[in-house]
Amino acid sequence: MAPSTNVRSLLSLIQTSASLLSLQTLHAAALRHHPSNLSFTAALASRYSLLGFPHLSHSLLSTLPFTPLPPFTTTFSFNLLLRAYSDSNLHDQALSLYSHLLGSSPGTYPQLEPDRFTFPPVIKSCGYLCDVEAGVRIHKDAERLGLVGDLAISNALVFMYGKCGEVDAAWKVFDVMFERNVVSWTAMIGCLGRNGKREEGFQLFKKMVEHGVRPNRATLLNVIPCAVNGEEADDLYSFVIRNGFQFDLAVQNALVGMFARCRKVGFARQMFDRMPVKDLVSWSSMIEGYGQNAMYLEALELFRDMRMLGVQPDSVTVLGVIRACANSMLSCLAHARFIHGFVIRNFLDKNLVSQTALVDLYVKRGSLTYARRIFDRMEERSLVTWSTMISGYGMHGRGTDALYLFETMRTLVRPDHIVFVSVLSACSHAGLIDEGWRYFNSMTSEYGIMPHSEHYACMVDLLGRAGKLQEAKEFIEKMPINPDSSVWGSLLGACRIHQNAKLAEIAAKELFRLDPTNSGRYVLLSNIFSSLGKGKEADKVKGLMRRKGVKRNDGFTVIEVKNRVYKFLVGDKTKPQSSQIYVELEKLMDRIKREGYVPDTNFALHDVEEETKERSLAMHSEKLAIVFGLMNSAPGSVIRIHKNLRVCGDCHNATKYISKVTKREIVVRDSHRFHHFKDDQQTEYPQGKKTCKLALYSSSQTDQVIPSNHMQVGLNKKLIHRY
DNA sequence: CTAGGGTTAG
Repeated sequence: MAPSTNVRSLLSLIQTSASLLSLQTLHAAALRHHPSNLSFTAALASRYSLLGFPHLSHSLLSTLPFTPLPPFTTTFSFNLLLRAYSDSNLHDQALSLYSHLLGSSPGTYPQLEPDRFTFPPVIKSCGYLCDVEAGVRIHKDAERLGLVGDLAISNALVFMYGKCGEVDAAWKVFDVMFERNVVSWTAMIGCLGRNGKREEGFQLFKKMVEHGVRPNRATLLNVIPCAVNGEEADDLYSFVIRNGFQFDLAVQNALVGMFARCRKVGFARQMFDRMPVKDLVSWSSMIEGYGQNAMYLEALELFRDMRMLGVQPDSVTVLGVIRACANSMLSCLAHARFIHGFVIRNFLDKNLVSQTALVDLYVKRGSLTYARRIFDRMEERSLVTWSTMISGYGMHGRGTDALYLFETMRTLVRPDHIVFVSVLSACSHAGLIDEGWRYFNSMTSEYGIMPHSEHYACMVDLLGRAGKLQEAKEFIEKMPINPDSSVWGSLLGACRIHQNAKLAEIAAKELFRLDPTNSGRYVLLSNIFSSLGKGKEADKVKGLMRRKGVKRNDGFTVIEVKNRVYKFLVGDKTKPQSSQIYVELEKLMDRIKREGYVPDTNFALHDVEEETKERSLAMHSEKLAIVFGLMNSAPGSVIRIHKNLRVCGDCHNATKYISKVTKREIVVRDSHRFHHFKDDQQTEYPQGKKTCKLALYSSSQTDQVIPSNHMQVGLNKKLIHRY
């Protein structure tokens, strides 16, 4: 018999074959010389999968009779088949096959003993299924057989625990490993990166290099997502180049994501543009990268470019697009509906993640009605879904609806700590103090969830808004964990509402230490001082801000009128109708003053005369946008504006009166929530029958440049030209 | 015969 037809050597040829053609040749040889040998079927299936032909592997495996089980004669052939299932992503089958040998149905193969080769594939399958219970059970099986010291088994365990989010369990295995190779380190780094412990992952990578272990492609793919700042990104990038991994598509995709995450979007885009071959992950990563950097228009434009090239998006791609649309300042409800339609037409709305993202989209675009409709039609809901809908009600000031939904939820599933953030923030938006306390206390007493900083921040906000500043401060002092900037930020915000400079200073001192680059807090403190007539102190804060190089965020408001988006700055005079706007504004201010509106000059600049203050208040971007909207929209239609920062207190009050005297519903979205004004009561967004044409935008920094057919493929010749 | 991979809603 020629060496290549001997069982042993033919098997090893199969396992090392590098091309489909050579594998098929070996497949034929196996069939001729060893028909119906199970080992060959299994080895061939594994190899087909690993070479990227899972369908061939699946059809081969489907020829096997699974019940009654294939007639194994040796553990060896059993292991091969187990691995074939695992390699082919047929993890359920792998687990079920294993359970016939050990576990749930022992004794099916009494003559077979599992060995060290049995465990790695089946443990890996538990990881892919995120089935930690099965993983732990099989871990114990391996322990019982005295196999846990085995390198490959330990590596598989680290991987499995990492996939299941059990970081501590992974560490426990990793720490006691008798010997480690590059796979062990890589699995542990991947575990940390996947579970939000990026710094630790990066540190472990450095430690690995110090230990003289040479990283490979898989290591890079795991450590690149760990980089969080420009320095780490540059380090890894030069490492990639030095080791020649820069031509690998997966590595390139990871790098695009990394540079975007590390605030080097321009670099990410350069990298993306230079990629000779792009796959869906490349497009998704770049779109998502723009989203992470609040460059939503760029994200939407890139999506359009992608479609123009005929690339068909998947659910991950549209997720980035949905998010960009949800968060963009220059996007509207019509736009959301267009994207929703796109998702449906392309059958991408079938999965839980997409549906939840759509709920979030409608909440953020102002329509609780649409959001709730999708929510109600969902067949399954995750904790994220519940939390999105609950905080959606909260954002719109509908605290009671939020709590009602939560009560429904808790009869069905066990809430997690993030759902409680949604519940508590809904209480704070609606001023439901007693309920807030009750839910806050129930976290520990009923659910055993330790409150995090965000929960404390909600409670401080709730107490602070109600004017219970002292109580809020004592609450912070009694916290069993260190308060973070969100907690002190809530207190500072409350100090602004209730004009308390003493507590504000205490809060600000902590804030400037914990989060020195957040410009809003400096502005807040300085405003508190100046509205109390403490000009000197206010100037000191401004000086501090300058010294630290913190840039103030300019406030602006956008409004959509007839498919164009207009952006207003304070005292904006750049609009074609600007002079009319100011005339109308003055008339309107007089009108609402007769109704009882009193300008609150607390919110004006403070080193000027009362009358000047009043005039500067009237020039706030919110008011300009509303007047512009009133001038350019049909009577009775809803005015919607969107401000990048929190809406100013005087504008909030003025809007109430404007809504009343003009009998117009006004919806204000700011950086935190929605404010609904209708007659002077808060209302829900009504379900409009009005259809507006789709508007998409140019990323022009100015305003009013919004071709309405932007999204439609083929209409923008300039962009086609680029390719 | 063992092994590792990128994008994913609050």
